[in-house]
Amino acid sequence: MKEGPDIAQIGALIGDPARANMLTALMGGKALTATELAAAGGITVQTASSHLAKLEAGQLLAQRKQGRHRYFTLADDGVGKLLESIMGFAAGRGHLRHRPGPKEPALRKARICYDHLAGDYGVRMLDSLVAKGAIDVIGDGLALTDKGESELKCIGIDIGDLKSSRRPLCRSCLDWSERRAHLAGSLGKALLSNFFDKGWARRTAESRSVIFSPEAERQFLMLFPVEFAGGLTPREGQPAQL
Amino acid sequence: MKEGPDIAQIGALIGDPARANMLTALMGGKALTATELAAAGGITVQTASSHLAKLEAGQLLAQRKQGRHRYFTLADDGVGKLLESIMGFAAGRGHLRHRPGPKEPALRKARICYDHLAGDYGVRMLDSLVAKGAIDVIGDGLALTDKGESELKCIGIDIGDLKSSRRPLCRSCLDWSERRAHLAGSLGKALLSNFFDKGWARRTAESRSVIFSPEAERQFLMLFPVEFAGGLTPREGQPAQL
DNA sequence: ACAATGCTTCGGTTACCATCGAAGTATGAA
DNA sequence: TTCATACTTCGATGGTAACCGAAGCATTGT
Repeated sequence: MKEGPDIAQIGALIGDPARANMLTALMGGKALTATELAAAGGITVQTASSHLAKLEAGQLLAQRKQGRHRYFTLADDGVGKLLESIMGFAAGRGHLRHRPGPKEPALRKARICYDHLAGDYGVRMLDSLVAKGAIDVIGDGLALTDKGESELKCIGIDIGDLKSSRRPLCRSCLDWSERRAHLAGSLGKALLSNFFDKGWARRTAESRSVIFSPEAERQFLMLFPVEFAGGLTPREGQPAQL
Repeated sequence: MKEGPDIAQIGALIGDPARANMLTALMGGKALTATELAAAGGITVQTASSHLAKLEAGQLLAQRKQGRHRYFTLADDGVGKLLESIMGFAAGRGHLRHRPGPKEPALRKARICYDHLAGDYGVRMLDSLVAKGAIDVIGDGLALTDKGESELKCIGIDIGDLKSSRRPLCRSCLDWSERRAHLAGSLGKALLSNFFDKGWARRTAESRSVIFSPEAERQFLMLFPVEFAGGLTPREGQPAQL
């Protein structure tokens, strides 16, 4: 009975609400201090410190000392990937902590999923890239086409750099709010950075939501049109499902 | 702070050792009774009953009454997929419950991963299919080629039936013992059933390991050769990594 | 009708762990 | 040096949940 990986250990690490909240906060991609994470978890710093030590021992978190601050991040993108998949799973069966809240619409519209764009905008972007033949959907995987590569170069993204990395270029990631796939992988990361660099969007202070400026929003929607146009939100036809 | 899916809930469900053991046992693909699961979890039936109720409420398990037995299975292959990914993650950071045990070699050699073949043989099969051009690796996805489709027809697997399903044909699944990918998805399932149907292999009573008969083993190794031959276990070159 | 099997419910016990106050360490600022 | 900030460690507390014995249903067999 004692064969195989110890899923209970990491399940237990994620299973505590305070720890789960802290991990979720770190899905924003930013490094956060222990004090900030305590606030995110709704607990005191002492308790947070204990939790953080456990998460670090379990190799879910990495820390970096800087002066008298201690910055925590997810240990690597394997952790982000794991949390993504659990979120997708949980959302798929309605395990939502539905405290609707005022910030939620913004979060559903566009948010950071560890290092790439998620939410309605994230899903729309992938749908559009697939529709215009920049990305092929193969099984459950995604592949950048030659056409896509040249198009992205126009936007200012050089694929060459990314290709050399060991990390996959395109990955599909199940979006918990839209229940459809959006684009992850190093390309997903590059696109989001590109939006930040161009000043199209900014991350908010303590939330994972991404705010587009009104003009940038127009440009985004033009750059990533959807075929059965007419508004953004409800779309029929399911490219790149699950 | 209260936005998004409740990952803590499902983390907590998986986080209990007894529950984790029961879920792992169900990764064997067979439906098991409450009594069998109690044994798998190392607890009494009363306790198991309580755990099973929780897992069912959390939609991780489904049950089917049959006479005075109650058969439990994973609720759907989303659950299997989730457990797979957690296992892969846990194994990747050495979170093993290393009680080596006598059955472990068999488990590492060939075992059931929910509904498809895993372990050394599973990895070898995928490697071989990729090497002979039956399956293409695209990003992190897998795609069956035309050549692969016709080859599989010779073995006795009709892809037509599988294609109509909504479930992806090929999926790559990270193998926790080999730390490499093996073939999942409906094709992975079909191949394993095929081995069972042909009498090449059988599942063991209470373990997830798969036993090949000596002659079948020879045929399997011939059917799925590896390029840098010379034995089965240590292979160089990394087709289909991660 | 009666016994046997499979499972659930109830009640009480136990053990663990999340939590916080208070005190201790480290870094930086005045 | 002294104070302030950021964080950790220690110790005590409390609540929760895992656990099992015993009893209660349900189904099957004789």
